[in-house]
Amino acid sequence: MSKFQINLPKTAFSMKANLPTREPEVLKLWKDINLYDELRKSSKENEKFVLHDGPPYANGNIHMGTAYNKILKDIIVRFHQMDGKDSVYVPGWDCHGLPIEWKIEEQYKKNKKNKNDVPIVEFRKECRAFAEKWIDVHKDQFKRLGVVGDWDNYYSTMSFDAEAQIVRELGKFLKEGSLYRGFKPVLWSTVEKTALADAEVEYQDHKSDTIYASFPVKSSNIKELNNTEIIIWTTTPWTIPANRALAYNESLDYLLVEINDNGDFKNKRIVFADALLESVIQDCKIENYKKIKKFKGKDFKGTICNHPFFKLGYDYEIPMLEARFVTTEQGTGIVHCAPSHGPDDFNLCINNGIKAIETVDGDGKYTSSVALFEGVHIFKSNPIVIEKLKDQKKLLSNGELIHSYPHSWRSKAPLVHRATPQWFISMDSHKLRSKALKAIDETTFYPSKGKERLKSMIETRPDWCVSRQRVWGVPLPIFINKKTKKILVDDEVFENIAKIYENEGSDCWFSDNSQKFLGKKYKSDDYEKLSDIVEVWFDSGSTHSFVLEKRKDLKWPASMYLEGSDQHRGWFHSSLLESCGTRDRAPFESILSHGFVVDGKGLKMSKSLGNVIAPEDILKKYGADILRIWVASSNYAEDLRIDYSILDQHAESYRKIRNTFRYLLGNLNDQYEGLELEKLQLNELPELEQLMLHKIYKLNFNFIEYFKNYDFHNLYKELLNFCTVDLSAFYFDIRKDTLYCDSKDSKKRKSTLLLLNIILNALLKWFAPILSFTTEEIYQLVSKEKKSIHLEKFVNFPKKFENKKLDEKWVKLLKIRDICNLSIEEKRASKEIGSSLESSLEIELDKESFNIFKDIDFAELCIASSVKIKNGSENGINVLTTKALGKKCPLCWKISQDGCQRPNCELKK
RNA sequence: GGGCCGGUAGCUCAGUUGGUUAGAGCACACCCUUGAUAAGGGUGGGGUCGAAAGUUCGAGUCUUUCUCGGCCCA
Repeated sequence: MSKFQINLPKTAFSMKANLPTREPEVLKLWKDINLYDELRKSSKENEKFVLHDGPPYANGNIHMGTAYNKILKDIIVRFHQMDGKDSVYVPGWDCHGLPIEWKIEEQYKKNKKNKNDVPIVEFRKECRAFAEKWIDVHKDQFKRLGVVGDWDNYYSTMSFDAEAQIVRELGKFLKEGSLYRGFKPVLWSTVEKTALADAEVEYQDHKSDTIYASFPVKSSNIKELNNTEIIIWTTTPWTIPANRALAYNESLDYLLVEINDNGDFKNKRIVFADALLESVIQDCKIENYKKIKKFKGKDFKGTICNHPFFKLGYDYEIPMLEARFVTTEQGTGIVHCAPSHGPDDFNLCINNGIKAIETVDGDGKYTSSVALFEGVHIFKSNPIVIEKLKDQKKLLSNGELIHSYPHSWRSKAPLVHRATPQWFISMDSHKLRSKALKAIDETTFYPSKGKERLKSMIETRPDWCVSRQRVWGVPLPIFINKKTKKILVDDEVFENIAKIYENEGSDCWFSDNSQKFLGKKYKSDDYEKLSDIVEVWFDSGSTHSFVLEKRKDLKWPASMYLEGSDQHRGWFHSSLLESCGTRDRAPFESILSHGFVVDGKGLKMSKSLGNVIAPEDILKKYGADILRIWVASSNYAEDLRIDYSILDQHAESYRKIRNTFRYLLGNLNDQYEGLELEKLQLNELPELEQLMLHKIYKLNFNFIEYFKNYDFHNLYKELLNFCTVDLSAFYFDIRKDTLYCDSKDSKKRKSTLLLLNIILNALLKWFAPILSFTTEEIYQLVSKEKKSIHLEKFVNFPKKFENKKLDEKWVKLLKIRDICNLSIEEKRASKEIGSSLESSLEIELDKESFNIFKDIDFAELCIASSVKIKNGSENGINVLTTKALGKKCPLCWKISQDGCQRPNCELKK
């Protein structure tokens, strides 16, 4: 028997992806062709899209969250590039700050080196080297994910340019006058005479003196409260001299109690929380008492007390303030507040117009602002306070308590909260808050709920504390006149400092003489040079100024900032404030915030739970494209779940997509032709092809909508469904007959190949931003044009592809096809037939359907050997399947009694 | 503890202004195919829509409470 002309698919595109080994080859290609430079060249004149990179901290290997963030950024950058923009991505790193200082100190500890023996400049050099090392590590890890960007010219907050510009930015706030000096409590060691960061604190048991002290009510809206005393409990009696307020919780119930025991409180009426009655009675050994009245905490509103040392020079008012942090866990349900000695106290007071002052100096001694106690060390003053309280008959009871208390990591000495001079940017003195709120309104948020989140934070936040008593950061460029105590504000000096930093970096602030920075205008002897550094959020909040504004290839404001939702409090927040303070508007046009990566059950990843997955492991097992599918298919508005079963599912989908490409390439024999879509004569194509063009048009329309809304998970889903439903199970399946069995000059076959070309082109471009590696692999196989798929643009599909009428018709047809499939399945289940080609169908249509569909080749549509259409039934559509009779054509496998109808077939009757 | 956000099939997601029997793809099961073959096709089983109460003729959708989870703050 002679060989039939049969056209089986043939392609060099393997079914097995082997991404972990293949992807590095693609990376090499991108490097060899200088993809980033080529992209810039190809879109030089185009409108810019600038996604400004939020700098990750240059410390430690990347985790899933970072990987997710970078891939999402890359997908968006690539989308805009293919959409015809000049989409520039410049990665950056955040380098200053405590965690790196901490790491270097740890190394010192290991090598038995003392930080204090090392000159600051040398220490800072080590910090810099440490950050540099991790930037290199990160760079490789990010590149491996497929992220395209200007890796050779990245930005960092520790570059000399950055440090110089940060000084200029601070200068603007100083000049304006919104940067001021205030006092704020920090954890302080009186032994080392230094502030400590949270990470330097360890908690140990400590024995504290406890007191129940009373504050006489001066005036109140509750008339029974006159001539009564409010009871507080504290474990730090030495803070009583610094008291400025009392705090209560409005949702608690309070009691007015009359004491009948002998002693200082005999016949006095005192107030504390109802829920703590038992413990107060017990602690203070009260035996005879009478409950007078019970009232709600909210009734305290407006109550003013006197200080227990009222007669000893403490003759100021002590307001009672509402605070949520007051609980009934311990004490009396009323908390004494010393704004200089506790963060809660500080915040509550500052929100009520009571500023903290310096009550204790660096050695731990009271300052002159504290009457009676000046010069006394706080750790020696508890007995004195207790004594004085007793004198004033304001001590209900005292005792001792062993509890967990903060200690210095280094000296093991107990720590205190101490108000220290700090530098703040005012939220309101120059309308920063209202400027920022306006800027938020002018920003587009994805998802939209981000707007409210940022807004509510800005509405309520206190002034921005920008100073830190640390060394690894940009020094605050502040000189204070020794005589007048005024801050030196002079643009010439700020610019001089900036110029110096541009040349040699900011290390010299710590080593060189002040005169170098002051220039000739001022004498160094007249000024005190500050040694504080600026907090790192100001660094990263200024990236827009030293990256977006300074680089010619970028633009200000950025098109988009994209980070995890925690950055509403972080980078979004600080960038907004910095920019509104200096430029009256946000440095971004839009903000996209994404959720957090959690495990498959929705729990956060942690070592103790053992549910951590490293990006590296995923790359080794699946490859970056699978990870990129995970990113594209997940909904960033919520938390992002990942585990190996989820990745397995995505790997399955990937195979489906890959095989869709493989079918296309196989039937095209890896020969891709670019087509001028506008010139296509649609009416010369079979209806099925016209329908597919319509589907492509419609999909592309949705694709654009999804992309414009950054709705990638729906976009990906629709692409995947197109591959499985419209192509694999429908068009490809039906057209196998034509592709394999028609002669090469058959018009129908040519039409099909035409469609395959169009589909391949469309799919490659649609998928390119997501499956960056795989689409490149295919592109390299078939393209004769550009160097990379990523230099291509999205396809413009002509409006004439749209054919709604045809679509409606085929929706009905596909319903009939479904009925046919059910009928075939029945016979298959009963083992009468196997393949659908063994079936012969008799389709009974109602009149209306018959008139529309009588010319449709249902045998082709249902992949059956023959179909008879009957007219007339009134009760819907009925299909009868029987086993096809006759011989099986060795070419097209159809069974018939009349022989094969194909001109190229030898099986005749 | 407080603020904000979320919980729809095993998984990733749809679900319009409250309105028939809650959908898709994947996964799974069974069958077919062996000319996309570590592929492909067909059919099917999976959901008390986190829980409870309420509003309503009617609730996945609105209200309240609870619960679980996430982020931020304390």
